[in-house]
Amino acid sequence: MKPATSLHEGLLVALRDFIVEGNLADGARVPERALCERFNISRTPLREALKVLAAEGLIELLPNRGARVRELSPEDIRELFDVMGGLEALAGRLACERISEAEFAEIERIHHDMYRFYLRRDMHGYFHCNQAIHQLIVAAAGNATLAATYAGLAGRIRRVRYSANLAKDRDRLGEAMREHEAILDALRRRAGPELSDILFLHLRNKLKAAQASTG
Amino acid sequence: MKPATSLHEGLLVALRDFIVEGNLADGARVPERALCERFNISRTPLREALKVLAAEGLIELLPNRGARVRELSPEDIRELFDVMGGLEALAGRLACERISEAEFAEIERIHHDMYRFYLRRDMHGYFHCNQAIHQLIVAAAGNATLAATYAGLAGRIRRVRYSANLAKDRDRLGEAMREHEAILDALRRRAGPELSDILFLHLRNKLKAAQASTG
DNA sequence: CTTCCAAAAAATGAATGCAAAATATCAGGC
DNA sequence: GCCTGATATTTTGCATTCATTTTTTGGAAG
Repeated sequence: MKPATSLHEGLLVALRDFIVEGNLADGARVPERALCERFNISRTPLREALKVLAAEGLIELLPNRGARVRELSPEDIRELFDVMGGLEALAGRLACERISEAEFAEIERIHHDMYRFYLRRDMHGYFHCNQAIHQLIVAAAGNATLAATYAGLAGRIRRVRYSANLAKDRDRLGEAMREHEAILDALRRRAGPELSDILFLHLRNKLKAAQASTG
Repeated sequence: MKPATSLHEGLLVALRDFIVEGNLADGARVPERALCERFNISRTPLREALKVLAAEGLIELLPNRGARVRELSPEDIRELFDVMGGLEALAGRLACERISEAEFAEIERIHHDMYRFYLRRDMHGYFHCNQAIHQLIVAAAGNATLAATYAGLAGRIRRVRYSANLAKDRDRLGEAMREHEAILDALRRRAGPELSDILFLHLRNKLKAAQASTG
């Protein structure tokens, strides 16, 4: 795809991953000097990258007091889920307008895989398929701006780990499977507005389950 | 509100406005040196600001070839309208859940103002009210993440001027008024999913009108 | 022992300097 | 007259440096 442009670009990706993967504690200072040594660069490109990450909402920059890993309050998480729900709702609507049979077949195939993982209680496989389906719907929308916006929000929330807790809730898992059935059905019928609704509520329920399990 | 923290923050706002207001031609190089003199700063903070603006999608950074004002293709504009439509749809849904009577009354008041401007064919007043209503719906959603995301996309598209062309289309204006009536009605009834739909289609129609008048 | 204040140390924000890459300029050949 | 290629200029990207602010440390007073 991209020929790995500049040092800056690579650094930005590396630094983003470094933070998203949780190498820094929530609310912790982002040590410029240590990161400079870690990535073998000087402070100038590092600080440029930090400014970008701050714009993305991953960290926050306090004047004269450096960067901190942004802590996500329950309210922040609620907001993020709703916005992602809105974007997925949009993705579903757009997907209904333009998805190809091949793309739909691919989603359906993964859905069936997911169902098998669900029956076997293979959580790793289940979540992998789940994520893949949502990703494919966004991709099927054929809107790069949407995909980029969605990816940005997804990156912010990736620091928070729900999987372990969510996986324990068997009721929620069954409910989620039924919701996914409905998603597939609406997509099959190319029922845009309906799918839009289902997807938003699906995200709402996901949030509710996460809230119930974590606090 | 904010006490204008660092030089960087102020510069970022100034530079963003400078570009959004169209001081640089579409696709034009962003001259670092000239801007340094323009804002009386050195290249370091300017380059940091450029990185952020690139992350926001307002400019694009070509490796070793500097920054260029990002040109919006018709496809880009279509994408932006759809995503903003999706976000407004979300805003409408959330607004139905939590809007106060006072907030609704304010929107209704501006709606009536807009209707008067419409009757008088006062385009400036009409567009001002129109923008205010959409802004208030987003605000009434009570979701800062949504508001920030929406503002980011709105900034990208602000460079493109449709108003002049749109204003000439009297049919579209009447149609838009009717759509706004429907928006108010759905909001009054707190009919979230319905409002969601209306808002998305409203944006779609806006795009269609813009496309019809410009190309 | 705790609290408060001052000085030292470290970190941040911005400017300058320098090597590499890109663009522009110009001479020579067709 | 126009195209090609080498050189000069400009510009970009990053490192280094400097001033300012913050944080830490040490010690004295209560």
